[in-house]
Amino acid sequence: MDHVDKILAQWRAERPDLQLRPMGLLGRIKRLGSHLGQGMDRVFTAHGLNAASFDVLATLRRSGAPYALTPSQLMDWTMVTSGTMTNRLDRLEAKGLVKRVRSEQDARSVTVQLTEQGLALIEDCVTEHVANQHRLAGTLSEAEQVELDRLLSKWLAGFEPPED
Amino acid sequence: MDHVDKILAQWRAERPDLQLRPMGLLGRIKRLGSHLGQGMDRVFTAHGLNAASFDVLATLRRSGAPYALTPSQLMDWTMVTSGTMTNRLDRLEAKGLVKRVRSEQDARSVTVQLTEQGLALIEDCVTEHVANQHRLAGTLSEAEQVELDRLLSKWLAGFEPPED
DNA sequence: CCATTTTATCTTGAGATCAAGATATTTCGA
DNA sequence: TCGAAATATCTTGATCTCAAGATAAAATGG
Repeated sequence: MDHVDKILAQWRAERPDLQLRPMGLLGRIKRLGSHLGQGMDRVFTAHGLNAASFDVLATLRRSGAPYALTPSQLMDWTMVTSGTMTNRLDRLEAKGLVKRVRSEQDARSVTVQLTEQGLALIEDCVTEHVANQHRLAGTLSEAEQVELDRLLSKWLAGFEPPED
Repeated sequence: MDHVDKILAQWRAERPDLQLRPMGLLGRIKRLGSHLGQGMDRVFTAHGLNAASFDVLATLRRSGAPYALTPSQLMDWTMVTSGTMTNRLDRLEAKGLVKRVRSEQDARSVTVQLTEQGLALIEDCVTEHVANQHRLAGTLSEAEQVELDRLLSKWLAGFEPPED
């Protein structure tokens, strides 16, 4: 009898006509996402970051040396709008974690690059982040994690037609 | 090769030392939650609502007649802070969907109740919402949905010790 | 070669959220 | 009883996000 079960029990009493299985499933996804987000935030804040700024720094880091992408490329990877990305970059730049470099080939374009300090920070933070994710997933056995990932991948494929 | 797989492939190339299985799992949960949220939003906006206001109205509706709870009870169900709930209630009250009634027993306290208009709206919206959830879950077979729900429940139990 | 369209980024304005603190009321303990 | 602690709600200030539009540069095509 977890929180979602209590919600379903109320609906069952009030609206017995409703088909509630998907509601339980979606409710648990949302709630689990919330708990996992909070769990990951603890590592981010310990490094002076949040999920948004971590997301940008990590995207630059995993793109490989020289750890530089345009704002448009960052928007594609992180799925946020241009206004959001401008705001994120302004804050990261103010903290000295990234720098903007105007492109020489295209005067409209800018390259966002990790600074030395930004690289050192994300390197540490990612290592801890991955260990933290391992801990957060530890409730499930390895076999259960594999099976869960399989089902999630299948569901996700309905929203993101796999390429390649 | 979905979006999450691409991220994992980049990390594998850049940081082969990292243990990436949990990252895939957590990434898919987050991404699926985002797609499902967008899918559900379409029904909410069609009724002039958003996820936040739907959440409040639905909580009042499933609590049963007379469809009235205190702000504190609503905060417990919806897991938002007091400031957020005050803001949500202000907007719903301005739209005439709920009304605040001062308690007679406790002068600190307020009861938030669905108006006739609020009840009619949430009744329609919930019916459509459940049908929409059924559609959103339709990528998976019933057996897969049951198995997925089982794994999610187990994982969630690690964060929300089941009561009752 | 120039007008139009497209591309890349930034700006603006509004809404949602939270943490921290303010206010008013009730409860509790000496 | 009365002062302190707890409770219930609201306020404030900051951040994050998005949609829509502004700005500037590059590409296109007649």
